Amino acid sequence: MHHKKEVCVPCCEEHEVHEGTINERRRSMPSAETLYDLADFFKILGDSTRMSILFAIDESPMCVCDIAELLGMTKSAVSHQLKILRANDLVSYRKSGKNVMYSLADDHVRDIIEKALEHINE
Amino acid sequence: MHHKKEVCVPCCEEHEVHEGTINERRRSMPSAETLYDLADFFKILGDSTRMSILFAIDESPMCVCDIAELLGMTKSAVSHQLKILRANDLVSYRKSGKNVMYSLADDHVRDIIEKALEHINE
DNA sequence: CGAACGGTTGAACAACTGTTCAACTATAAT
DNA sequence: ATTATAGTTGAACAGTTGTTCAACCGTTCG
Repeated sequence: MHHKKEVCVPCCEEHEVHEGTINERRRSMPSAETLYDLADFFKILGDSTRMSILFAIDESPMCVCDIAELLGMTKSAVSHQLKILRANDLVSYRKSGKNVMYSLADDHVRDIIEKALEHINE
Repeated sequence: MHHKKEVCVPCCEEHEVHEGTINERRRSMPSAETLYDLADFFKILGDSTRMSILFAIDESPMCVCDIAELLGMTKSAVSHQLKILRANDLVSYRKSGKNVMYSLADDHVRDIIEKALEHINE
């Protein structure tokens, strides 16, 4: 009996058809770095606290303390999240007396959230 | 000495100005459910493996096995992520002989990723 | 000054998430 | 029918992430 004596390659590697598809994709894929950056960006939007903060300061600036009151959270928790939003340039801030006023840094973000809302309510 | 004898309210509560701002926001905020849905949607996009998969099947359908080969991952890991993408209607699939071909379910997602890419390359 | 308040920070803890591993199903080929 | 391959699944483990807590800094105001 002449079983297969071909080496058992990991997966699909012997299918020339798929082989071609894979190489084609490999060329058209974004760089690993871009993929990471993209995922990291969405990761920041992927938390309901941060999403709430973004909506809170959407229309006009708010201080940490008021955001905390609005969301029913501690100032600390809010500040931690604001730090992340700040580090990724999603919000900007400005000192005003004793308070620090936060606002949306970018109209781009508004657009993306808008589009996601459409998707959800398809 | 006549220290303050006002009760110490949690935070900012005595500032009528801020008080007004908070109530105004409270009315204009999306529902808690919407905020959760929105965050959950972005959470799915917030993983580089899933992001890679979406780009892999962007132009034409691919089987699990080839996606795994392309990304240098095990079929299992890819399948687990595809399950998540499937559960959230980001991909659709169709059996083709021994293979299961996955493709993008929605043009909406393409738009959102496109916009995010613009943001990243600001 | 010194107390009070707004805000930030780091460590610690709990909850969650992604990959691995092994077992399993189903289809295709010999 | 038997074997190999494509794919799925659940449990387990490690890594990550968000909130809490306590301590801290800087301003403001009495």
